[in-house]
This record gives sequence, structure tokens and C-alpha cells, in this order.
Amino acid sequence: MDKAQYHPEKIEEAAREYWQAHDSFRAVEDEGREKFYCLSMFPYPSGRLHMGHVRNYTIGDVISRYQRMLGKNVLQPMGWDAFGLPAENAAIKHNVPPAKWTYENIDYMRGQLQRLGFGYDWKRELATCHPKYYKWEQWLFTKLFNKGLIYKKTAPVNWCPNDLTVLANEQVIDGCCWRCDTPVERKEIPQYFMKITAYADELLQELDNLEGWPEQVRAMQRNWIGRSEGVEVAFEVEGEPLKVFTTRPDTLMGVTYVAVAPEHPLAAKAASDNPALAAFIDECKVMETSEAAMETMEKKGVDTGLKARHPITGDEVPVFAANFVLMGYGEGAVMAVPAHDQRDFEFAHKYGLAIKPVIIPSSWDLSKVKASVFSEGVGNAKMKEAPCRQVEGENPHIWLEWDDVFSKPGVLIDSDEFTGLSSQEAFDALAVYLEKKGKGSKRVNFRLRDWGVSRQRYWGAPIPMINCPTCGEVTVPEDQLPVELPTDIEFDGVGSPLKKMPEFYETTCPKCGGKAERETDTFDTFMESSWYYARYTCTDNDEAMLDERANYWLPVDQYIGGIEHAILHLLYARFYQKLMRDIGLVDKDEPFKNLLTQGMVLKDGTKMSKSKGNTVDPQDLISKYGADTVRLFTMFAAPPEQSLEWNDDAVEGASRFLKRLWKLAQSAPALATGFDWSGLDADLKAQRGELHSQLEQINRDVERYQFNTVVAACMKMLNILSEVEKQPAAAGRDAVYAEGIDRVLRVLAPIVPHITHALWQMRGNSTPILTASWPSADASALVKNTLEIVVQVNGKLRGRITVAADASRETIEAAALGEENVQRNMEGKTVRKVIVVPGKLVNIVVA
RNA sequence: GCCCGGGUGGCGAAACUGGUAGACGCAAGGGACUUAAAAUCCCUCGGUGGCAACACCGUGCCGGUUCGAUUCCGGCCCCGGGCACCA
Repeated sequence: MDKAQYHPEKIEEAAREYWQAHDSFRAVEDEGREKFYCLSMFPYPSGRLHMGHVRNYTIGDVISRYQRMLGKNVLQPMGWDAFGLPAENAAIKHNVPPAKWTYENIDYMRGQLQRLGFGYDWKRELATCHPKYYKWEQWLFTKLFNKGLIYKKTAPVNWCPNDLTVLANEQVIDGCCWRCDTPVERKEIPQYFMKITAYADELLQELDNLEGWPEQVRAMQRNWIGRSEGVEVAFEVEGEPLKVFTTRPDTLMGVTYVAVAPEHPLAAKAASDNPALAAFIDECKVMETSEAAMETMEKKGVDTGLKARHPITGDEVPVFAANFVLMGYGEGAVMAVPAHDQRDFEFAHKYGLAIKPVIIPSSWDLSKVKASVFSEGVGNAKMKEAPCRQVEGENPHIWLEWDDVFSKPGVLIDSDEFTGLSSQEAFDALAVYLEKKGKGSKRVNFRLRDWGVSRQRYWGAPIPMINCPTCGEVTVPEDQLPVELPTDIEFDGVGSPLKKMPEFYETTCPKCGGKAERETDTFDTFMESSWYYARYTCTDNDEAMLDERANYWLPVDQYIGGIEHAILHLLYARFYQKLMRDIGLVDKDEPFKNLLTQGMVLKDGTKMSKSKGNTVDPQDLISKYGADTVRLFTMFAAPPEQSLEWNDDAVEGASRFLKRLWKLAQSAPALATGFDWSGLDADLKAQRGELHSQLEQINRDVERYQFNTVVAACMKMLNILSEVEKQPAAAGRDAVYAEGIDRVLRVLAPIVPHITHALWQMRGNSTPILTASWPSADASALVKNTLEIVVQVNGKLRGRITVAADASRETIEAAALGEENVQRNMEGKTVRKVIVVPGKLVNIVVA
């Protein structure tokens, strides 16, 4: 080894060879040791690693190596989320089969991960596009189908009428097809759904127990699940019940119209003799399916001419077809209370519909509100003139314009027998009333919808179902699994190739033996990523989806990935864990004990992306500086949860630090054992104290995964050590120097494993630093004789005093009052109060 | 539109439980070494005023609580993430 110069490529290769030769990262189940399962979200094999991957996996590797130094039995696996749209795009663009493209990318990216020195147990590697993997996903699906947790129903997709293809939301640009620019239509097609709503309550309640998850992510999931208590109310249209769900039954007496989805049978029926309505329904077909698009579009509707009978008053209200009501959710119909709901209000204004206030703030004096005012105020024109909002004051008068919606709970007015009740009381009273009359009942509703898992695409796991003309939907029997995806295919990008392959879809019904057709849709790729964490525990098992090793390793102790997965992926994985638990495959309720959501990697203030042309290829940096420098920079530039601003110059700084470390560590004397620290001179004592105080901070920060300040503290340690080095050689100096280098190498080992591996060896250690113990600070080194205390006058810093560490409050106060600049700032004023914060500051309040 | 974050020097950031704002690093400027450059080492480095001591201002904006607020509370502005077929 060349001692003088730091050559990262050489020492990194040597370290990697050592780990490989010693099978250092092989994880073996051992009931006698505390396990630590550290998992980073697996990558989509897009071709090359990007900086986001490097950041994610460096964080995971640092945590894994740290936990190993704490003595844990660490499992850190890696694999490939290999199904998905980009492979199909590449197939169209470069005329290469998706499977070939994917496996080649995997091979290249695996090499990149190895070059970065990540300590993965490669024997457990998996790729979701491999039949050995998705076989078990298909197997579970058939079990769940037969358990009644999966059903088929129609749901909307983005449809390009020109290409005759279903489009992903991503493929819809400004409402048009990305390839042919044709306006995208909404089409309802039959698809498979998993009943995640059956687990909604558990998924919601368990969030409270996930203390190792960021509160932010838990809040997002809570809102996403969106539990709400309400009442299901049946209106009546032409003698048939029309059900709606409302969380505000207290406003029921204020309903002035009902809205149904354009695809609702009622709307279709009414459209037969209503050209305007028919045109509107047609118009609604041209609409994106995303919630963002739905919520921001102009709310429109057309009167169907039908009337809905109010379940209590028996009054008839108009039925509108409206574009903001979706057929797939609830009953495809909603009741509207324009006086107390912003959206209903705007809609009512637009179409001249009645607005009937039935709730007033509870602070208002009900006796002074003239009921007649409100009952007359039916109809938009009248409402404009009608007094309907009371202003607070001694002689309350009534405002002349209804300029806002009162959407909070309050007190009921103009609501027959319910008038005078609070919203809360009315909620219950109305529910009881409706139930008695058989026109409604209390119900809990979730915002969460069942998970549509069908995709009309090729590069995914085939849905293991057979459609038989006699038996209906039948699961593929276990002995016929996996249903393998044909990889020898023609790919033109228009529709799924599977639909053009009779050799794939022609089959016989497992039940009746008659002619039948295989499902040609494939699974949503979220299916594969929902259980891979469990499969890592037993990737070699071809006989079962999971075995007892899953119960040893699960739950994942630390999961690390992008914040963009805060809801969907993390919710689906939690759902899967419960599905697998209920089928007897695992014994834990939750898959991920601790979650770290890393921030994005930015350049010039925006996310790195090919389209913006602001990407930095990690490969170039590794070639230029080595893996350790790249790892060090990504850990140093920002705390893991914050976004990281890329800066090429700063990488240079990380490299500089490693060069200094290389030099300083090699000049360091051998570690002395049993050195008596009490004999150190003042300078060395202070320096050793400072080194251990940094070590203390490192221990505190590493526990909360704040690696940027861990690195900062290491840099500070090195700065102190270079001061120590300059002192004349003596036993004391050598001891402080050697101890400092030993400690700084250990704490840096998880972050820059190659250089520390080499230096550790060179210092004569017989076992690798990989398994060295994690160091803590020596409490006795931290003891100080004197303290510096800050003195403020009226909260402004005016001076500093040095006092004995054990000085009394009186002594400190006296010293503070005596400080020269403090006295100047108190001149001519009286001391009102003196606040002493022990060991920190004194604040003198004067006036 | 809805939900969740973030905003501190020229830049990335730090500040533990409400207690010295800017640790650590980058860039920049000055110096040493060198024939020269690179590398390395040393010094300065929030703004304004001042020879200096020091003073005033300063953590997106407005207001509040407090002896004391980057930190807590209320109201805004801007930027980012997610919104169910990108992964």
C-alpha cells in the first residue's frame, strides 16, 4: 500500500475484495442475537443509478453498519422493482424486449451498487419480474379471491380513442394522449379490486402505534384513509330509492337539489329524451381521472328533469347530473346543501338553484332570527336580497347579502321539529328518525377506496384468473402457477400484446373443463412492492411464499425511502402485511417499525431529472473521487429528511477531508492501553475534552440519524487532532492523538467504510473495523474546571464571564454585574430582575 | 382544489428542552511555500457605521406570548411533495 498518497480506487477495491472473501454481509438467522433488519426501498431498474438512489442506499448502509458495530445481527438485502411502464416505453423506442432490457439494466446497476460498497447480502437478491417471485403473488391473489377479499367492478381509465389504449395518468398531457395528442376520454371498464377498505379501521388505528414513523407520514395516511361518520339517506326518484351518504345529516333540511354522476343510470335514462343532457354526458367523457384534475376543473351540471323526493319533508328537489360526482365512489350520487357547503353553494349560484340556510352559528340569538326570512329565502334571486346573516352586536341587525357559506356546526333553524337543536344533537336525532322510517341509517365511511389492481399492460405479473362462460371468474389452480408472462413478444405499444396472443389466453376452465379465456390484464406494480420486504427473508424457498424465517426478521427495523411513497406504497405494504398475517404467513401486524423518509436530491433548486437536463451521474463522481467521497458528501450536505442541494465544488471538500484523514491517521502513534489521563497538561486536557465532547455529540446525533452533523463533528475532531499533532511528541500527546484517531476511524467507518477499513488494518488491528465496537465518550474527559457564561442586559448580549464550574448562583451573579461592558449598559438604570441559567447565561433585566 | 412539508449569510447548512444565531463545509479575498502552477498550510469572511472598543439591524412577511423567540401561538406570502395507472 502506498502510504503517502490516498488512492481511493485501490483501497476501495481491496476493501471490497476483503468483504467478498469473508462473506461479510451474509445474514444468518440466529435466535441468540438481537436482529436488525435494515431495508432501503428497492430501485426500479431504469438503467443507471441516480443521485436519489445513492443517497437512499448510503443512508441505509450507514445505519446497517452502525447497527452492526452495536453488535446486532444485521440483514440488509437488495432487489429490483422490475415491472413497469418504462420497460414498455424502451421496447417501443429501441425495439428491445422489456425482459431483456430490464435484466441488462439490473446487471449494470448491481455493479454500481457493489462499487459503492453497500453491504448487501446478495444471496437474497430478488427481481419482481421473475416467475419465481410473482408466482407467490399470484398464489396469494387466488387465496384472497376465494376468501372474498377480491372482486370485480367497473372503474374509469384514461382512454385514447385514437390508439385504442389505456393511458397512465403520466401519459396524459393537458388532457391529451402523449403520443398522438388526441383528447383523452374516460372509459369505464371491468377491473379487479382488493378490499383494502375492509382493513381501513385497523390501518387507521395502528398508525397511533407506529411511533417510529414520522408524524407527517402518519398524518398523511390518516387523512388518506379519511374515516368519517355520517348517515346514509335514501331519497326517492320515480318510486325507486336513491341513496346518498352525508357527514352532515344536520343540514338535511337544507337540501335543495341532488346530483348524480353523468354515468349514473338515472342520467342515462333521462338523457334519452333530453338532447342537452345527452350532450353533457358525452362532454363528461372527455375528462381525466386524477383527483387533482377533478378538483380543479370547472364544476358543471345539467338538470335531468327528474325530481327526488326528500325523505322527511316529501318536497321534490331537482336531480342534476354533475361532473364532480363520480360513479365509482359511494352510490354515485350526492345530496346538496348550498347554504352550508362551498362547492354546493357555487354550483347553486351558477344554475340558479335554491339556497336554504338551516344552520346558524350557536353564538347567535335564535329568538331574534326571523324564521320567515329564511323560509322565504328559497331561490337564488331572492336570497340575494334576503337578509340571512346576523352581525354580532348589541342590537343585532341582519346583513343584506349572503356572501359566504356557513359550513361549521351550529344550531338548526327552519327545520321543523329539529329546529333549535345543535348540529351534534340533530345528527343523532335525524339518524334515529330516518332509521325509524326506513329511510336511512348511521354509517362510517372512508375516503379510502378499494385498490384497483388491474392494468391493461404487458410488462407486469399476469392476473391468475380465468373467465369461463359457464362458471364465471375462476382462479388458476395452485398446481398451474405461475401463470408465466410470455417474454417472446411483438410490441407495438397499441394495447397489450397479450390480447393478441391466443396461445396465451386460450385455455380451459379448471372447474368445468370447457373452453375459457385467461385474464390478459396484469397487476399494478404496487402489488410486487407490497411484500418484497417479507420475501427477502426466504428468497430461496420454492415451496412456499414465506417460512419461519419471516418471523425471525420481521418487522423491518428500519425502512428508508423517498417521501413520495408516504401514502400509496407504504399503505399497500401495511395492508399486505395484514393480509399475509390473516392467511397465517406472518405473525406481526405491521411491516415497518421505523421509517425514515429521505428528501429529494436537487440541482439548481429543482429535482434532478433528465427532462430538465440537470442530472449528475454518480458514476462520473465515483470514477473521479471514489465511493467514499460520494458517500461522505451525500451524508454531509443535508440531514436525511431534507432535500439535498447538489454542489460539485462541495464534493471536492469531502475529498479533501479524506486526504487529510489519510495523512493524519498514518502519522498517528500506536494506541496505548491503560494510559493515565490525569497527568495531561492543560492544553492536551482541553483538546482531549473537546475530542470527547465531539464524540458525545456524534453519539447523540447518530441516534437520531442526523448524519450531516456527525460528519461535521468528525471534521472538527480531525481539526483538533491536527492541532494535537503539532504539539511536541511526548507520551501525553501520543496518547491523545492515538486515541482520537482510533475513535474518529470508528465513527467514520459506517459512512466511509473503505478508507477506514484500510487505515484500521494499517494501524495493526487484527479484526476488521466492520465489526469493531462503536465508541462512546469518556465522561471523565468532559469534566471542566471553569465555564464561560454569557451575560445579557435586557436580553441583549453584553459580555462574557469565566467562572469556576462549581460557582454558586451569587458568585455568578456578582461576576456578571461586575463585568465592564455590562455595567456600561446598565448605567443610570435600576436592576429589576436577574435570571441565571446555570452553566449558560445571566440575563439582567433593567429599567 | 385538498392533504403534508419547507423558507436562516454569496452557497449547503448548524443551533439539544424557549437561552451566545451562523458550528462544520463550499465559494470568495488576503498571505506563506514555489522559477511558476497545482497541491498544502495560515488569516479574514451576515449587513451598516466606526481606527478601535463597540453600537444598530438581521432567521420569508405581519402581529402576539415571554426577562429572552430561528424555536411557542394567530394571520398571510412564496416554494416543494402527494392526490389512487410514474415508481
